[in-house]
Amino acid sequence: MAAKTTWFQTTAIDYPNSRPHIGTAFEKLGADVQARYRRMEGYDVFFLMGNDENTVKVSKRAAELGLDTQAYCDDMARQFREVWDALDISYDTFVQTSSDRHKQCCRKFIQKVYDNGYIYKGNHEGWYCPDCEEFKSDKVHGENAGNCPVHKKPLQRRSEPCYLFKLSAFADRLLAHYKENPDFIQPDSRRNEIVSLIETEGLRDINISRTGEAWGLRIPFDEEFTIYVWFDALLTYITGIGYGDNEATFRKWWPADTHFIGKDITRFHCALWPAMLWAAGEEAPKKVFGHGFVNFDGDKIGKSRAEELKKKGLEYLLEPMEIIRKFSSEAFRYYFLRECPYPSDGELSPDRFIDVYNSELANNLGNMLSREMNLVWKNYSGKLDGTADKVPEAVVTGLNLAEFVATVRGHVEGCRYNLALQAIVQDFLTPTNQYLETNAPWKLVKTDKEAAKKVLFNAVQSLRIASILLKPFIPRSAEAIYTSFNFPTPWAEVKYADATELKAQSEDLRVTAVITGDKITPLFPRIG
RNA sequence: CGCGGCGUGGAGCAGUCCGGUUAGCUCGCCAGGCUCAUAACCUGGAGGUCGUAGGUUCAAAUCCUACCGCCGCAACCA
Repeated sequence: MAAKTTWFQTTAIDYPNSRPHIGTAFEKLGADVQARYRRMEGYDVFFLMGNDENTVKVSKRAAELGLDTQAYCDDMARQFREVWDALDISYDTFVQTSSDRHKQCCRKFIQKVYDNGYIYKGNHEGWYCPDCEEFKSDKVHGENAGNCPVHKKPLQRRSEPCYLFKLSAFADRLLAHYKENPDFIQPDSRRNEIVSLIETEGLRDINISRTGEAWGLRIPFDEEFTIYVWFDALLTYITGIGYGDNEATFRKWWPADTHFIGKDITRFHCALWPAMLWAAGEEAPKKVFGHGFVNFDGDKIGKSRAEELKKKGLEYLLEPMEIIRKFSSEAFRYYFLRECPYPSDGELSPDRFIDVYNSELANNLGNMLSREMNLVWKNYSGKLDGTADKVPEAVVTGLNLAEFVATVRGHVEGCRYNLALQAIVQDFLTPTNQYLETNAPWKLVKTDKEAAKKVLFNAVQSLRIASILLKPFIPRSAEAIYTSFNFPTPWAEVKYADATELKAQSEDLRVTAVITGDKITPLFPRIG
């Protein structure tokens, strides 16, 4: 048997100086849908996530709390994973950059780049604040009349030895790479941004070392220095699959199929990262996808808005776990995937959240399951005798199932999740409700029980198809729907291809869901 | 002239790349139908000069130009 096609994807790794928020959750969700979809389609998937811990901010935060930095990082990693698990993010590995393994592997990479001649010693000159113990940008210097915005003291011009990475040497190769691989940066708007940035501003060599830090990763050839966080963070993507200590697994997965990242860090992933890899003699990743942000009232949701949200009684919006608890992880997933376009920005609105949930999950999908199951249950004791080996008829007239599935598939692969869900609801579920209305099996059953049975047999297929298509989006609910009937293919094995045609099954169609009492418990109870 | 995005009925969006059916969808509102279902479902209706002004064209929300307004980013904020 031929080896399965591999699919290696990552999300950005997060700073654990505060708990995960809606924005970081949004990123993981979009990546999760892709991972789940690829697994369904038979790919051998490896999904990497992690935390970016080797930064001064993290050690400062730990110090503020009076904690050992490592202990702090480990606890934050636990908290992050708790949220990702609650959201059913199906990652395969979670890298902590403070781990010894990651550091050792990084050092090998850095040494290699150094040996290849792409790292050299120089001087870094800039505006330094002794109290912050860090350099400030020219912009900050200019905007604050030469003072530190935090300490309100004059910034000092300072020059210190440092190591620089020859990023400038890769400008032409990067531009050529973008041109030859139009899909390397997605969506297109992000690519245009990077191309024009490099074409107009060019690339400068960057300082990749820091001095005087106790926390961080030592540069292998000069232990006095620690490495610039980005140079270490990006390496997670390869140390997590064995770079430096497991050549076989590294070769199996690299190059990455997609790095999912926020649009703000596109340049690091599209310019610095490929250059680093090339400098070490490795291939660039196949694709970088810069997703959009989630806003609230037009602005990003951050700590800075905590007070404002608290006044409105909406502080729970800052905490993904609270939203999950208040509603459910499936509702959380559905809202962001349906309402916020992954490639561009979206909006989080509590009212809209309830709106989307009620109209699409409760009233449409959930209610359809209830009514169909109930009709089969009450009128046919849960079993449609004689339907074995019968091919169901199409319910949605004018819809070519194969084309429809191809459309949804295209949206999923292009990360246009909102459009995929829109198509499923509008072009498939709503017409199924119309079909039921037109054929009124609840009325027909009184005059022609066989004809009504046929209508139900056909209509139930819509639940099968919809649940398959929805599997990457709302895995738990989709499974609940699918396993409510005795559809032949085991849930774990269904593929999008199974949704492309109406086929006969060897057994009579019957309800397999456990029904207690005489009322079916709603899958998505209305909220609000 | 730093880069980029947005402006479509009360609200939120799709459509714009590759101009062309009565400008589509969700919510809300009004009227009706149905009653199997989660007060759900279905049908119909009111409501839009598609930011403004020009231009190209037989035809423009869609292409071109200018302008107005809003918003992000600018090298450790997803």
